[in-house]
Amino acid sequence: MERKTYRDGGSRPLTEYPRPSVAVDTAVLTLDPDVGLVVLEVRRPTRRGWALPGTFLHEGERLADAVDRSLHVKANVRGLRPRQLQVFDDPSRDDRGWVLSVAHIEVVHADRLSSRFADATRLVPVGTPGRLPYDHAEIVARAADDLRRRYRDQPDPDRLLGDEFTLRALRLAHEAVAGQALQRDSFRRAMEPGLVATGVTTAGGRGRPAELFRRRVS
Amino acid sequence: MERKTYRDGGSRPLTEYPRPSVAVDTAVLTLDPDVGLVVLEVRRPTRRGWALPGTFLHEGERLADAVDRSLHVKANVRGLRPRQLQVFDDPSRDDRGWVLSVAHIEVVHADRLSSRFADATRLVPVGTPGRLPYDHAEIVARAADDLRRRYRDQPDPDRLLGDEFTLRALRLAHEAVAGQALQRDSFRRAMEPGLVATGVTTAGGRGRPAELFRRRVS
DNA sequence: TAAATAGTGTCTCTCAGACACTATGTC
DNA sequence: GACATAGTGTCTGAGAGACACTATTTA
Repeated sequence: MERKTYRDGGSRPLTEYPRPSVAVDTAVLTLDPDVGLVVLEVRRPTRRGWALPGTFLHEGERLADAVDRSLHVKANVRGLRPRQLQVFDDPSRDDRGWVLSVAHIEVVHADRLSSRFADATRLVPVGTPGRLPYDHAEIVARAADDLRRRYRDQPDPDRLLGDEFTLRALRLAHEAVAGQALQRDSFRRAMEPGLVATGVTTAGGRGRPAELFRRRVS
Repeated sequence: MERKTYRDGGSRPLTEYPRPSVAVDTAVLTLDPDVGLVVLEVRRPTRRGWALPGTFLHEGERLADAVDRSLHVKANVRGLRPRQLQVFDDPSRDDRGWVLSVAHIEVVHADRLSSRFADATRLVPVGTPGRLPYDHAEIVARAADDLRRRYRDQPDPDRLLGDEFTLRALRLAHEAVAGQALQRDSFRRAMEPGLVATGVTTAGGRGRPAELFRRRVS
């Protein structure tokens, strides 16, 4: 042995420290045009009921990759970019043993979920996520809260909409996130600094055609 | 065996999953009246240089307890309330093996650090933390950033000061956190909704005595 | 009295909120 | 034309920022 002291001042080699299992759990949020902000839930394999998709971390794997993998395996959804929310570390939170869970949030366009397993998944309004195991109800609440903060100042920062959209579509998305109606004119003025007009206008709907905007790259 | 499927849809029992070591690292921030916002660093036991205090998580231990333990053992500091910042999960971040680190931030009154080991610790301005190993420089930057956001609206939410303080002391603390001078009158009016006047005034200093305030419990 | 600091009145500028008007499409 | 929606002018009230004045202490 070269060294005799270790990172915590103790004398045990790294391999002798007991190690927790590490899981990831993800609140995948998207926008249902009719229902509003919804969260993806999957059937629990071992018990009745529904839960957020999650998995154990594999050896040498990044947390974000474990999130991607769990969504692929459990819901047939791919190619997303999760953000960390919080670590849940209550040693007794999982009766199968010592399991830390890193909660994530993932916000996606509804199209991304069109390929999801029809039977094994469901989309539920974030306000009424149903009975969820572990800390999943808290994860959903925190995810919705996190989203509301992010959407207050910027136009659709998590790309619930596509690259181009009308101010009406943008406002409806923000209203779904905020959970309340927003003033049409104030909203426009608040968002305009973060938008770039394309000069193109929509057609076909009722009323005057609206211009399409992009997010400002900043 | 009762069950044959597991949380990730695989068929292995929980004990067969490879597990990472989990560490905590903490940015302890405090206020030096002369220097400003400073961070606590400890001597690295195995190599040259300084690092943030940290330790490996013990079996069944809460993250916050591991933070407390590491500060006690490495710096002789106790009784604090850490907040989680972020998990660092690069599999190659630690050359001793697969180690996840949960970064924490801890903000304390300078008195709490008076008992710290004189030789094995130092307090360094957050803007110039020196050469730090692992992701510690990023942790310090994020901690300072986090603190700035928290201090924008509320009067000293993390109790860098005691229970009672003058508006001058409060403003100097907020200026140290913000890294810039703040307008005296605007600052007072911005903070007053979060304060309760005690009716007691200080004496002994130069100039007109100032009233002492407490934080509003809300 | 001079200097230093505390506390407050007030002006201005900006901006959110609200209302209302004009513009331009479909039915 | 009736209706629906887009886009914008404008009024108002709240609040941040800035300046200046008064108040109260020490040296």
